[in-house]
Amino acid sequence: MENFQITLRELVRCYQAFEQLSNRHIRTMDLTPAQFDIVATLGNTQGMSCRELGEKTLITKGTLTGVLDRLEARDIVRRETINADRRSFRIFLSPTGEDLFNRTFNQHLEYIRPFFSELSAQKLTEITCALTELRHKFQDQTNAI
Amino acid sequence: MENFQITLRELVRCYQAFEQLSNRHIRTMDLTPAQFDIVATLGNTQGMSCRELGEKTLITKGTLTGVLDRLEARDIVRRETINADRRSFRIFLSPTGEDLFNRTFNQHLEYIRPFFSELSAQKLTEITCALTELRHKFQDQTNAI
DNA sequence: TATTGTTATACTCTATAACTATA
DNA sequence: TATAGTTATAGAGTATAACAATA
Repeated sequence: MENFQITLRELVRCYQAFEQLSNRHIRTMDLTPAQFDIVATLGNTQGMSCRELGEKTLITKGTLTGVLDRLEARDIVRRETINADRRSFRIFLSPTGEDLFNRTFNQHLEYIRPFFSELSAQKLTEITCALTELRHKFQDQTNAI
Repeated sequence: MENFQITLRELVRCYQAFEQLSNRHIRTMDLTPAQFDIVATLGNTQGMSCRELGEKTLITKGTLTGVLDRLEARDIVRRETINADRRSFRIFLSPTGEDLFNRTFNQHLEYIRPFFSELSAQKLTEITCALTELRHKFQDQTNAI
């Protein structure tokens, strides 16, 4: 097996191991992974358009409408028309949504933290740099067919 | 922001960047990501039980039945009763499935390869080791709440 | 003409729990 | 009693394309 395959497989296995424990925790907070992604992305911001939210979460616009509808029905996010462009909305967290963000996001980090506890600061930096470098490759459009 | 958060965010961003381009390609092969995962897991094996397949792909048994049903309907996988334990099946690729595996898996690797082309063997090894170490942390059950 | 977001369609995945058959 | 896998249920995400309103 070639080197890049081994790296790729390890990326997938590592992420999926994380995803499994992360999603299990997210479910206990009565959110789906996609919903948590939206709430986490909107947290500590002034809100953003659907287009921007879709770019950050990698959720396509058709799907996004449905996810936002369900969050709006629970008064977690709100849509507000903006004057600058009447095709667009500002999507932002309601007070309930901000509460949820503050509780769940920190709770989620505390849930995750122990898994990192034995890694030194230097090791963390190493891993981070490696991942950043790899991500830049994935996002380099000149590689895309 | 703490060190581990930065590393975590970079893991998520890196994987999602990969997942996006990977899934886009998988769709062009008329497979869903879950189906590709099954086919890739069964490729180059003698087949395995649902339990084992579920453990490897992280698909829960109820979901797995449906995914396998759809693959079996297209004659990509087959179920075969085994004598040793009549509750269980051997799930394996049909000849069509093996063809599909040989075509799509290699095709998928060729699609992915260019994204890694500028990373040296040493750099790949570094990234791989970092990811392995992190995965072991995630899989260390003593951290789980 | 291009862009923003919604609607419509059809399907797939998802978790969960109850169930059957076997061990 | 425990395990392997199916069935049933209800909901959520997914891609895609057509659409309306606006730029």
